[in-house]
Amino acid sequence: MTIKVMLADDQALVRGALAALLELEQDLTVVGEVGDGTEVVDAATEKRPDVVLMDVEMPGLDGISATAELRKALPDCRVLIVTTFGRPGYLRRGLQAGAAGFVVKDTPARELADAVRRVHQGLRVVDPALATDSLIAGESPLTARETDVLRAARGGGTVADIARELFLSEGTVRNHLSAVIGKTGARTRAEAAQIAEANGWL
Amino acid sequence: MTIKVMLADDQALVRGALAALLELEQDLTVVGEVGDGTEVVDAATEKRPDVVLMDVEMPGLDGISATAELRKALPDCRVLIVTTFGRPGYLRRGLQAGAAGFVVKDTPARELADAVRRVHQGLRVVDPALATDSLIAGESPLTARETDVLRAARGGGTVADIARELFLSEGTVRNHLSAVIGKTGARTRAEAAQIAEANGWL
DNA sequence: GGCCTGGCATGACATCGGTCATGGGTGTCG
DNA sequence: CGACACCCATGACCGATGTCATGCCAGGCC
Repeated sequence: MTIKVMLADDQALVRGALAALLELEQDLTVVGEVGDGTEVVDAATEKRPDVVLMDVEMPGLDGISATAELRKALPDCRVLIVTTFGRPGYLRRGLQAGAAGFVVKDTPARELADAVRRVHQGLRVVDPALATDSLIAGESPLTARETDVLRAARGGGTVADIARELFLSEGTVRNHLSAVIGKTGARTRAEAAQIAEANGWL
Repeated sequence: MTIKVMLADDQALVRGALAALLELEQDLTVVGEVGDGTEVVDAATEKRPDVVLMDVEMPGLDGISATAELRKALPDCRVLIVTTFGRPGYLRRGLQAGAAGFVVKDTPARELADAVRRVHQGLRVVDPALATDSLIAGESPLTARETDVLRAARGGGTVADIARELFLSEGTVRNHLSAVIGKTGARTRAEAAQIAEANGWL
């Protein structure tokens, strides 16, 4: 009984390469590929994969939101998140969204097929080093609004730009940014944005 | 006559997957893999590949510098740069460093083997869309020192931090940043850093 | 109902940041 | 040599930014 796998990754070359890698295993077969988060649910509904390999960084819908959507539409379809960045927040949010496993792209290639099999069996697969990081880093200390403001601040615009973008007063934006800087332990908004990004809080 | 290929990419999973993809072709064989730019020359000297697939973003030595080193040590060994980001500056600097081809990771997987073959035949392989971008963007307008300062500014530190890091006076740092902001058409240093990064000037 | 948290706002203050003028030192090129 | 480009620095100006105090309102919780 072969396991049907679908790939969701925005880089076509990586997608094709992963397909080649998995097709080497007799018990695995790749039944579909998508390069956009919005296409995941449709393609999975049509192709009926047992496991979806999901990248986090994707155009359209990000992999975590796509995971949540997919779990709602097809609860029997398991998700293994395979991503470039081992951000603690990604792991946490991914699992909360219903992912069964979480693997970073610098794990050895030979372990991927095993991870797919484990996930298919209903087991959880999580990089141990990342799991401890996630425990240490904890959840995001930022409120929803603070996250919005910081996300908007990433672009490098001025306070006025951010205020216009979010329909807030400049003073409010400054207050939120001040709170964010305090919570992250940073000394400028840019530093705060970097810290938050490294932790997967954005 | 099979073409011997070596892979240089920091993500083990991608490396393994690309290997699987290329091994599907009868005329290609993967003779080595490295995950660090500093290992490229040593590994190539030992394995004698015909073509090296080189990622730009790597720990140790970046792919462009590694390309230059490799061309110096083994002039017969051709380099095909395969990277995530199609930054115009990467293309330009890669070709100047002696790369024979430049492919981004969202090109279709089936085209990779052909690109390797072309490069092996001594032809140049360049993504056409990227080539025009590179022409439009032109070379980096930043002086060496301005580039240093902007690179240091990326971290989000204050002017004082940057000045300390580069052993400059604060006023000088501000002047350089002001020049950078002017040249990039940005309105803050953060914006300037983003623009420069998107163009591969850092 | 009280109590707390979070979003939003205002105003005031000190500091930081970006701009400009100016000058001295280097090296290169015609 | 003179012209030019780049690096480094100083000082002054003003707008932007980060901090703080204070207030109002909505929603959740005991």
